[in-house]
Amino acid sequence: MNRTIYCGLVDESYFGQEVCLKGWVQKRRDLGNLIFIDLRDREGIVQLVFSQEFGPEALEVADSLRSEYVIEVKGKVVPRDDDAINSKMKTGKVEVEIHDVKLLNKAKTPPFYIENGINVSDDLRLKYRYLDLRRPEMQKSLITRSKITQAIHRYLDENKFIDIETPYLTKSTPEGARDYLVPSRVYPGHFYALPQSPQLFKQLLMGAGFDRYYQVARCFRDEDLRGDRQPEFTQIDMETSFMTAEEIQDLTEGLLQRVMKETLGVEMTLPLPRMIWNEAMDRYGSDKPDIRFGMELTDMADAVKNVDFKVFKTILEKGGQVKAITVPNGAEKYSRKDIESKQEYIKRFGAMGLAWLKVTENGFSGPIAKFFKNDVENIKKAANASVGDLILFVADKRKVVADALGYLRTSIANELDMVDKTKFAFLWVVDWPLFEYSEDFHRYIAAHHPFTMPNEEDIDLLSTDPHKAHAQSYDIVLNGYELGGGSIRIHQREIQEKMFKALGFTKEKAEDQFGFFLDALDYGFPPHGGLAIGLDRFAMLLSGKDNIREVIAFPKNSKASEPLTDAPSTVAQKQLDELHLDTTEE
RNA sequence: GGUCCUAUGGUGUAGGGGUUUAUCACGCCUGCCUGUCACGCAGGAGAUCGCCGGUUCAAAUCCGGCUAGGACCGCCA
Repeated sequence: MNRTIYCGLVDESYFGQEVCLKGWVQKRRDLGNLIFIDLRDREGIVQLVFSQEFGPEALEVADSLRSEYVIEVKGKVVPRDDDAINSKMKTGKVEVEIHDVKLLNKAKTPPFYIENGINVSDDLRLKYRYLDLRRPEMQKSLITRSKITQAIHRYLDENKFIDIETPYLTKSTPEGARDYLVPSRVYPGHFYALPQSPQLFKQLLMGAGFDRYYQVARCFRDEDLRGDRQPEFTQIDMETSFMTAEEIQDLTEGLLQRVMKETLGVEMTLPLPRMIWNEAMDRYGSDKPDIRFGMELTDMADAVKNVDFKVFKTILEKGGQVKAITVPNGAEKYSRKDIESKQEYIKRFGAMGLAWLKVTENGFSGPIAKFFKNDVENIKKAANASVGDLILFVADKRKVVADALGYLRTSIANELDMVDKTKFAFLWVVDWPLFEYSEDFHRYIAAHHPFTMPNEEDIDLLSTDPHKAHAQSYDIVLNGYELGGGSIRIHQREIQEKMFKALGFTKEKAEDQFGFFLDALDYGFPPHGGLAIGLDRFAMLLSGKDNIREVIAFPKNSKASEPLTDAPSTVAQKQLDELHLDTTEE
């Protein structure tokens, strides 16, 4: 018999009706000659009642049912007595009197409860992922993810975007992240690479005249994992021809607005705020600031430059920064010990120490307060601090100051519950530096990627002072996460060649790696630009999770392995032979 | 590549050299129970304390190594 309806959707409109339900036994409550069973499917849970009067045989079967058994039942939907209504359940006003039950499959006792908020290791959850995914919150997260992609497909289709697939087996490029390599059987010693993103292909599609392209594209990067990073992840990849950066941003805002509306019912006001990269770094110490709370960084150089405190003086003389954040009412909340543990933490960003002052009725307190006796008002004013506040100073190179104070700002805001968790704070960060210096390679590398268009007025800097150049690039930030990013691309060979040169490529190397692309630019390539949104992070944030594993059906663990299938694994010698591969022991 | 943390019945935990026959809760099994929904009641089973080695009269407990997992730095154009 066909299923009449999902368990979670049985309501008053079914009163008196005969229904057939199929699902998993959530819980059996056996009162002897009366048995209640909660039956679960993807839409929720409904209570089944078994007793002699509804079906003696069904009652007998119900006696043998256990958690996670799969059953099919037939019965009548009835209202519950007033005193039996369960207001905690969506289906709490109804129950189904069962006269017929069929056992479809038995189940072992699962290693953890199939319910929300379980407290077990991720390792165990991943090993039994098919059970983990039965849990309502996991179903909800993956359904939210599906709603997001569906809303995106609709919006981009309505806006004349064409969905085009690009290859997964492609050419390795040394720039950027480490590639996942796939050995070629046909060409000994040759390898494909899995794409880090479809970047060049989508640009070529612009060259081909498709004008608006998009793809829900899997990307692969062989780098170490984090809570918001998996070796394979999904991007909403877009590219358009003939549009300015602002036009692309507007179009993207429309997309985000649509997604927020259709998945969470949240209305979003446009346009979104835009902040230049420099300002984000200065005010928040981050290129992806969480603007749901204040506690911004303040420059303390002027206020402390005449103070006889050697640490600050030396740093300022060497051209470094002295900046601070002021923790509202932080003097009481943070003990000396708490602050010392923060100091310990920020050492990993290269900070030498963490100076602090507590603002009291009569000046400052704290180990270094004595140095600032004569500058209390100045410093309070510069830090915008009042009695009861805690001022945290970091003095160092710009990057260290930004990293350390940026971290302190967000960690303290979370500890003091200053973050409005119901908010979705989107923000564009624009005008990024084109290059950054790599300590590893001892040269400049592309901050975004080598195809990013410099600002028009900075093009000449490519040959003279590349590090001063800024880019026509933009990141979309949500609640302190980099949600996506894009740029206007270079569409003229001459500029692209200058770019490669600035990156330290020889002509031969540029030709070898990207010759096919340079050639393409010769054949009437349109101006173009685009953007990619990290779908996993987006789904994570809209599901209120703090790890993208929660919105990926079968993710890798933090060591890049998959406990369920036990990948990666060794392979047969024959396979290696076919691929002309030899392996060495560690 | 580096730093830090964790490992005890199915699950989550207590115990930090000998009062241990290893604590508690949930789960599981058996029986009883017609209005439960954290059902209740009575009883029961279930652990070579991650692995290897060392210290010691004695190690779940202390030390070292290994393995597995987690967080972070580097890395992630």
